[in-house]
Amino acid sequence: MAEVVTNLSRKEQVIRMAAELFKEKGYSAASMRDLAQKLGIEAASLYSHIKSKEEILRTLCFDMAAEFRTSLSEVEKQNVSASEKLRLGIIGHVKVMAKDLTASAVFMNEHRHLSQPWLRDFLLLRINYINRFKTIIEQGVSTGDFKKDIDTKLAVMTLFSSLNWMPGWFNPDSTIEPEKLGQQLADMLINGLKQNA
Amino acid sequence: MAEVVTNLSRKEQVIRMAAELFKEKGYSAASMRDLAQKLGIEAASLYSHIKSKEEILRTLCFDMAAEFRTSLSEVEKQNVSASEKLRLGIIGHVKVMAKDLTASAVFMNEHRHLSQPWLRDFLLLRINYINRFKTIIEQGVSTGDFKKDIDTKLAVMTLFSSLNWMPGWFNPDSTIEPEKLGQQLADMLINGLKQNA
DNA sequence: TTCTTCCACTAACAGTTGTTAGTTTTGTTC
DNA sequence: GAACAAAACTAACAACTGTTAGTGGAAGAA
Repeated sequence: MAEVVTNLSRKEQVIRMAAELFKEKGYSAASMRDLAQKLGIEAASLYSHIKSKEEILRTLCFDMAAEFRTSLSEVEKQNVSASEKLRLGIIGHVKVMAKDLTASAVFMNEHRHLSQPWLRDFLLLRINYINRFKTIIEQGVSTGDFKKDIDTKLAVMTLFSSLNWMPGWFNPDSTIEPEKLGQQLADMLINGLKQNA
Repeated sequence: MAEVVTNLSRKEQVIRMAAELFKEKGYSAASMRDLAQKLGIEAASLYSHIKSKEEILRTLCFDMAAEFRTSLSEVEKQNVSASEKLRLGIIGHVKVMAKDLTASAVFMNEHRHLSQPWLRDFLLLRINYINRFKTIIEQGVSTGDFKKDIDTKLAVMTLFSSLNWMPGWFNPDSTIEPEKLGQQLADMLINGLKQNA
């Protein structure tokens, strides 16, 4: 029991440091010797905790993906209007990101370095997530919540672009809470879509 | 004369291929041997045309930066309202990107691999460009063109995030013209800001 | 004590990296 | 045909890459 916890804790420490390194230098430019140095150990010692460099990337990417998925599922359950659903979805997304900005940055910028078949799996998860947001927007259009002449693909891509670069410029020491930030972001984006804003 | 043209043309061919490779695999993961193979030559032969791998990245990044700068300067000259200026600025930005989507992608995602002092110079150019957009938004706020309670930093970051991921998903074979796309994007973003939309 | 688990070590591997030096081929101009 | 520049070549370099094998110490449980 206790051993397992300790093990996980050390392994997670490695993964967390790796996330920082991957975010800073990018996955390819970050070497295992760099990572080891950050932890004060030798490169070979890392392999007591992880199987490979890519395993770290996989863990980071798929763990984040799972969190986003869970968050969106919660929102979809709610019985509210499309614009409200979109608002909640955005806030949820921001909150998940804010919980681990470093992992979020890696999730977004480094996932392409996954090899097959994980890359394919990852992209499928991603397209599914995006499509569920797209569906919300389309529902909003059909119920008259949003403008009729909206290009939903453009809208959803704009939405995700805005969301996804957040880890790059959001200051974690900032006084603004993620909830509030998500709120503001949602306001800004949705009021650009709403019919009678 | 003719020699110079041929030289430039071959060098530009190398740089163009490098841009494609950097976009696909990322700067660090792209090797000079990969690049050489794409051109059907040996890796060492590349050095007849370029000084170093990083020189290629520098060329790509700073050439794009210059184009963005020029485009924005044109817009700033115009004597129009802030919202119109913003609209023109966005369209200009999209048009510059559309002229070379590959170089744009490299400009945005790979610039961090520049070494000092070029990295510093690049970031200064970038912050300057962003601040000029921010100024336009602030002007719009003070003239009543935009809502008073806007967080201008958030607004400008959202704007750039949306713009900057475009090369990632925009299809160059698409029927939609860059002008039109810029127009739509501007509409979507600005109407989220405008007071009486 | 003895056993076990965790976590680090040293040494080394085969392959890849950007780049250089020096040479040869190719095509054009006088 | 001689001269020239552009653009390719071969061979090699030192450094760095992710990773494996085998070892040993430390801590806690039996």
